[in-house]
Amino acid sequence: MSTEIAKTYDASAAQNYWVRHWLEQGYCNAEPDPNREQHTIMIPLPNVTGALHMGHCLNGTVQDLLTRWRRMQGRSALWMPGTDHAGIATQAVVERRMLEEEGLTRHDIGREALVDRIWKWKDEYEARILNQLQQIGSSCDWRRVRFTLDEVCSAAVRRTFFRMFSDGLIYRGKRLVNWDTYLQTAVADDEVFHEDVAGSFWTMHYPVVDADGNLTGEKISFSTTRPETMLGDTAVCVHPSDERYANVVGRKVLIPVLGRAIPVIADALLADKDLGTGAVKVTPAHDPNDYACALRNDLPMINILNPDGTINENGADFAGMTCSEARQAVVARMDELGHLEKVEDRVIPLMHSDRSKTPIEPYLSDQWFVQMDQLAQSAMDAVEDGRVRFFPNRYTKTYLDWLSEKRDWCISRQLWWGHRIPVWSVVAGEGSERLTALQAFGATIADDETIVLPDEYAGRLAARFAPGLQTGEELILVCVDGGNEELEQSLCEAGFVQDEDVLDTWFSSALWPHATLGWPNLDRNPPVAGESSAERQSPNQVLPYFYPGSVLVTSRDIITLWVARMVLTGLYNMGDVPFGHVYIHPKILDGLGQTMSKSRGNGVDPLELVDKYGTDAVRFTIASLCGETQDVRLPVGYECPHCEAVTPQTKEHQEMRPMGGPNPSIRCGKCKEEFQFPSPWFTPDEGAAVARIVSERFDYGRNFCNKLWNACRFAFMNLEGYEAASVSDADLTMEDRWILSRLATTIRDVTVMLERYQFDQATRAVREFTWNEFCDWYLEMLKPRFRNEQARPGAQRVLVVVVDNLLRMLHPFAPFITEELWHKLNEVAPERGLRNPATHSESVMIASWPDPELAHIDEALERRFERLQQTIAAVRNVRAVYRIAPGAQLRLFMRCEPEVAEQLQAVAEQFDFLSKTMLEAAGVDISRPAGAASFSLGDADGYIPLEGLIDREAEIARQTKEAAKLKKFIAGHQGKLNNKGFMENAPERVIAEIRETLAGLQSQLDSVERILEELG
RNA sequence: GGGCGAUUGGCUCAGUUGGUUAGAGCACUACCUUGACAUGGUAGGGGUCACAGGUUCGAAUCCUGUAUCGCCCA
Repeated sequence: MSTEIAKTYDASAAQNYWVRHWLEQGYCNAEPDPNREQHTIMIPLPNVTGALHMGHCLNGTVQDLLTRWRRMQGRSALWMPGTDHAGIATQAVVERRMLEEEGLTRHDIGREALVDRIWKWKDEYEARILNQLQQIGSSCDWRRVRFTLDEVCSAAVRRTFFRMFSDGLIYRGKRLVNWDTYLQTAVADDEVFHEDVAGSFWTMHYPVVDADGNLTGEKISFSTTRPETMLGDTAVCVHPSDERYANVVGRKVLIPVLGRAIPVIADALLADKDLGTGAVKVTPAHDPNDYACALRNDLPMINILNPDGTINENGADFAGMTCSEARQAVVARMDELGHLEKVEDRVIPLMHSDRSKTPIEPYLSDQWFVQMDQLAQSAMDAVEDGRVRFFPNRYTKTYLDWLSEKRDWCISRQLWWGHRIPVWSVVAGEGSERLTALQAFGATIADDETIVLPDEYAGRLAARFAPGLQTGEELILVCVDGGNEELEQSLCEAGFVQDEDVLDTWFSSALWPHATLGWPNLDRNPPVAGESSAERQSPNQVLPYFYPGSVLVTSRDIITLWVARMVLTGLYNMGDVPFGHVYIHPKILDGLGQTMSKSRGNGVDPLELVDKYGTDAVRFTIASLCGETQDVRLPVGYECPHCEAVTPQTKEHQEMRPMGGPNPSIRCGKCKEEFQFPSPWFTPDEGAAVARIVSERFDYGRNFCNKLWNACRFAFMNLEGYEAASVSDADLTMEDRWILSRLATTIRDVTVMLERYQFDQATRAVREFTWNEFCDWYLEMLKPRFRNEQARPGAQRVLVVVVDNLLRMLHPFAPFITEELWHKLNEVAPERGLRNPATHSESVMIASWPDPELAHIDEALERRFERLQQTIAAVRNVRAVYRIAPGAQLRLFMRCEPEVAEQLQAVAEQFDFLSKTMLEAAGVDISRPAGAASFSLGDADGYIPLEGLIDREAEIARQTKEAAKLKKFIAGHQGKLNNKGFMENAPERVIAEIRETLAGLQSQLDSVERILEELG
C-alpha cells in the first residue's frame, strides 16, 4: 500500500466530497439523548433579502467551530439553521425590482400577487443562503431548517400574540411614527438614517388676534425648515421665562393661510430663548418634539398627510399637493399675505428610510404595541443575576441601557409580507347594542368593562373594547389563536374585519429559540425533513432537551433589536432564558474602515474567497480574527483576470457605476489590460474578463493549510511498514517526550480558550504548535530516526499519536482538510495510541476531542529543549553572518558546566542533523580555539572554528555591537535593583526574576568581553 | 449630545490581574530549489506602543485631558 498522498491539497475537491458525505452520514443531526449533555446554538437567522457576505461567514464560522468542538466533546450538539422573512426589507427589494423592471407598484398587482412574488424571491435566496452555509462547512442539522413564516414558526407567533393579547400586554394606540411615503409603511427607528441635504430656513410670523378673532397688530416671528407643516400647527410655543413674549402667552395667533386661530403656549422643554426668535410653531402630528409638547400641554393633533405623502383634507386649499409642492405654495401665500420675513440657505439633517432611501415624514397613526415594562424588567433581571452572560462583558451595558428605557414595542407594520395581525375588529354598538356583534358567541360584559366569553372559547378567543380611529368611537377587538379558522369565519360573518397590518419581523425572530423546537406544540416533536407526521414522536422531547440553548453568537448591532427580545419572549413563553451565553463577535470592515454592506458596494461574497483560498483557509483566518475586539479590517483587492496582479480596492472603485453608459472597468497597473469587477450596481457583461475579489489576509490560513497538508504528507510517507504497538515511557526519546509535553499543554490551553470564546488566541496556539513545534522541530528531528531501521518503529508510533491528536484538535478550525487527512491516517495507521492502540472513528468529525495528557507535561524538559533550540539558532546565525555555505560542516565547542555539557552531549546527534555541526567537545575547560566565531547563551559559550574564514574586524564589530546591547539591558536591570522603592515594593518573585535575568545577561556580557579580548 | 471601542514596525493584528530585552502574519533584505512543504527553509532589518499630563519602585497596560477614526443610542 502506498502511503503517499498528493503533493498539494485540493480544497475544492475535498469540500465537494465531504459536504455530501457528512450529509449522507447524518453526522450533523442532533437528537435528544438523555445520556449525553446537550449543546444548542440557534443561528442568527440571515434574512432572505440577499446572499450572505463576509460578516455572515464570520458568524457561521464561529458557530460551526463551537458546534464541532462540543460535538467532539461528546455532546448532542444542535446547530439550528434557518432564515428570516425580514418583512420590510424583502418586500422593499421585490417592490423596487418590480418597479424598475416592469414599472409596476404593489397596488397595481394586489396583495396576493405581490406576496406570491415575494415567496418566489424567498425560495431563490433561501436556497442560495443555505447553500452558502453548507459550502463553508456548517454542520447544522439541515433536517430542521426553519423559516420565520413557515407553519412551525407561525404557530409560535400566533400563540404568543394571543397570550400577550389575553394578558393585556398588547394594545393599540396612536403613535408618531417614521412614515415611509414611498413604501407607505411605518419604519422602525433603526431603519432610518440621517443625511444632510440642502434646504432653506424661512422666517415668518403669525399675527396675534384677540378673543373675537380680530388682529391686534402684534405678531410672533418664528423660523422653520418645513413651512408646509403650518397646516397642522396647533400652537405657538415660547419659553416661560422669555419676557419678550410674556404678554402674549395664553392669547391666540392666526395661521394666515388657513384662517385658524391657535394658542400661544409656554413650554420650557420645547422652546429655547436663545435660538432664533425664541418662538416655535408646534405641529404635534408631524414632529416628535412637538408631539411630546402636545402631550404635555394637551394640544390637539392634526394630521395633514395622506399615507402617500400628499396633503390631506386638513390642508384646505393645499390638499392633494405633495409636500414639496405644498411647501412652495405655502411660502408663496405667506409672502403674498406679507408674513414672510426672510429666507436663507441651510444644510438640513433629514431622516431617510433605509428601505426606500426616500425622506421620512413623521406621521401620526394607529399602531399595535407590546407593553414593555414587566417584560423588559424580566429580561434585565436575567442578565443582572447572571442567567445570561455576555462575552465580552462590556456589551452587558448596551443591553441593559436599552431595556431600561422600557419603551413600548411598536409591532405593527403596514406591509403585505409577514404575519398578519390575528385581530378582528368591529365598531361596537350603542348602549344596550354594545356587544351585539358578539351575540352569537354569547359574550357578556363584566363589571370592570371587560368582555367575558363562554368557557368553550377559552384559549381560542380573547375580546376587549378599545377606542376607535375616530374620536368617541368604540371598537370590539377579538384575537383568535391559531387553528380556529371556523371561528375566524364566524367573526367575519358577524361583521368583524381582520387587521390589515402585519407584525414586525423581530416579533417572529424573537421567538426563534423556542419556536424552532416546536413550541407551543408540546404533544409532538417538531417536524424534520423527510419524516412523515405519523413518525413524529410524542410528546415533544426536542424542546425540553435543547432548550435553553447554550450560546448565541451574533453581532453587536442587534443586541437590542434581537437578543433582548429573545430573552424576554423566552422568559414569557418558556419561563426560562433562551441561552446562557451571548458571544458578540467582531464586525468586518473594509480596508477603509467602513462597514461592509451591499448598499455601499464593498461587500464580499465568502464563496469568492473560498474559491480562491479554500474554505479551511478562510475559516482558519477568520477564527484568528475573533477575540474581544470590536472591528477587524479586511482590505480587499481585485485580482486581474489577465495577469493575476492585485489592484487594491479604493473608494472610487466602490462607487463606480455605469451611469447610463457601459459598465465601468479597471485598468490593471501591471499588464495594462482592462477588466470588470463584481459590484452591487451592475452585472458584468457577458463574457467579459471579471476580476476576482481577493485579500492577502487569507494567505495566513492558506499557508497554514499547505503546511499542515505537507507535514502529514511527510508523516504518511514515513509510515511505510507501520505496526501498532504500545509504547513504554522508556521507548520515548527526548524529542518524543518534548512534543508530547507541548501537545498536552496546547490541548489544555486551546480547550480553555474555546471555553472563553477566545478564538483568536486558540487559533494562534494551534498554529504555533503545528508549525513552530511539530513541523520545525519534531518532524526535523524524526528524519534521522526514519533512516534508522532500529529507531523507525518507535518514531512512527509516536508520530501517529501526535498526528491523530493534531487532526482532532484542528478539526473545528479546518474541517475539510482534517477530514481528508484523517481518512488517510485511518488507511495508513488504522490502529494507534501510546498505551493500547485501537482503531478510531470513521470520521474525525465524530472523533473525540483530544484529552490533554497532563502527565506528559514536563517543564524541566521543555527548558532543556529550549537550550538546544537556542544553541542551534546561534550556530545558524554564525553560519549566516559569515556566509558559510549551508552544506559546509562546522565544528562546535561548548564551554559550560558539566551538567549542561552532559545534556548537550546527549543531543549531539541533533546538532549534526539540524545545523550540520559536530559537537566536538563540551565542558568547563573549553577555551576559544584560534580563529573561531563565538556566541554566548546564558549558561554556555559556543565556539566555531573558522580558520581562514573569519574576518577579525567583522567579528570584533559584531561582538562589540552585541556587548553594547547587553550593557544597555544590564543597566536597565541594575537600575531596578539599585532602586530602593523597587526593592521595597516589588514582589519577591519579580525581584528574583530580575536577578536571574541580570545574572544571565552579565554572564553573556562576560563571555562577549572575553571573546573580544581573545580577538585582541 | 450620551455610551462603547480603537489608535502598537509599510499593512493587518496579538499583548491575560501594571513586572524579564513589546510579539505574530504579510510585505522587505540576504542566502538556500536540501527527497513534506518556495503556499517553503534559515538568518536578518524595521516600533521613543496617537499626543500631553498624572498615579506608581515600575506604564503599551491604570487615571485625566486632547486629537483622529469607527459603531450604537438620542
